[in-house]
Amino acid sequence: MSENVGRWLRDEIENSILSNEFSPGERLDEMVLATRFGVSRTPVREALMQLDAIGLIEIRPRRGAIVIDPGPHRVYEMFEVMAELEGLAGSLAARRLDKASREAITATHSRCEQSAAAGDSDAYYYDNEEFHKAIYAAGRSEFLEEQCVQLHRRLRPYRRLQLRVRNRLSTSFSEHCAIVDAIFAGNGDEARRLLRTHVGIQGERFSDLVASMAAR
Amino acid sequence: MSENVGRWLRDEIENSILSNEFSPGERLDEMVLATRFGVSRTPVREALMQLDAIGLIEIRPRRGAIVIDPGPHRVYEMFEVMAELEGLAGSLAARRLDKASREAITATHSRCEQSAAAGDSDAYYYDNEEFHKAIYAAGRSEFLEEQCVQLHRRLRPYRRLQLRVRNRLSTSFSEHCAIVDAIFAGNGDEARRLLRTHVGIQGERFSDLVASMAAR
DNA sequence: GTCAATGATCGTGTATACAAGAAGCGCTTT
DNA sequence: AAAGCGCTTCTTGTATACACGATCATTGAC
Repeated sequence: MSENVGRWLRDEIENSILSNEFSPGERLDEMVLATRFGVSRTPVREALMQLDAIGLIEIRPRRGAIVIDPGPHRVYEMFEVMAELEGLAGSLAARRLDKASREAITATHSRCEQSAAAGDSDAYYYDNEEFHKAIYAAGRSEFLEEQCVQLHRRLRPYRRLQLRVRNRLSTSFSEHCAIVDAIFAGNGDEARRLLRTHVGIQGERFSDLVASMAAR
Repeated sequence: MSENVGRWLRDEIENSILSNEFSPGERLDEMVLATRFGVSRTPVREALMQLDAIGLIEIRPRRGAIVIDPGPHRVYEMFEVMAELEGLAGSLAARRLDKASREAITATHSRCEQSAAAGDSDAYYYDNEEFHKAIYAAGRSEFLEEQCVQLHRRLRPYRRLQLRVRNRLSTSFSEHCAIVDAIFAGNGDEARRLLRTHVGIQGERFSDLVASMAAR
């Protein structure tokens, strides 16, 4: 538990939303949350205000808070922006790569390789996250890194759905290989291009996403 | 005044920060703000929590809130990300341009022309903002538009400093012309490239920024 | 039978009260 | 005189109380 209850609650509720424990459209009752976490309404409200500011929930005056439902189209738009930011991170990483970052990328990359070879999509899901974070960090732009991590978090539930698609694991990993090569070769433009297509959702992958979102 | 005091206060304090009325590093006393705006501490705290979530201030537990000082390097990073997002917006605008967006861009663009011709940097500052917003909107990606507007807001004080640099007005406007041409020609890649360099801070413009920030 | 209006109830918005921690100041001691 | 320790005071963190608005149900009229 963090040093102040409000921040702890924010993380707690945020996780509950991102792990789909609170579904989109669901109403978040302040009193229910307060008793559930054993605190008063005050820190609950503070947590909700923050989540509203971040854009995870919407507080309608005098009508309570509801979890925002992005909808397939908006999720697509978020992936589109994510692709752009990752592309930038990749190009910066290729330019600014140092020893520590190189080792971090190599390490997470080989962990992805193992998970992919084992066909363990849960493990790959986690390792993939670490791999991408290693690239953000290698870009050496704190602000960009924060933006990437934040958006990455918000897209987490949808990325999980995507990995279930047939052959996605091996496809994803071979794309990683090319990305690593480009970054290590110092080829920023190529790294940018590869990451954009790797992260973006084009063609049939969009209908896959829509289908899996509708299935819930 | 908005329907709820907390949100109103958030906007009010946010504006005060962005217009440099509260300087970076300054401590925001809850009680002072409360009496200043004639409300109790509760809505003030809610506003501060939101600003903390957005990243404009930092609330250190039991030690109060301070306005975050990005520092020149971080501001540079923010411009870098802004350039990338604007580039994406421009390329989307070129692809998806419709009649209404085309007219909006034309209208704001010609207003920029007038301000630039008049040498009125305050008017240009405002018209420029509208011009860029017209491009965001033309991209037809709600999420991207929101991200752009938000980052644009945060960079506002620094952009203002930049316009003071000699000849920046006419340079900026001629860049606008090329951007408009590319978008209207449906040339997404060119629009992206031009916007990236237009928004980004390269070479001597970075030292200009640092110098003007240090001057305050 | 259906629609509208009014009242009751529930939940949010704001204020205030109380508790706990941090910073500053003064006193004492070396 | 300087440094360290302790106390006081001020500010933040959380709880609770109260007020206002919204929603829902019930009743009456058409």
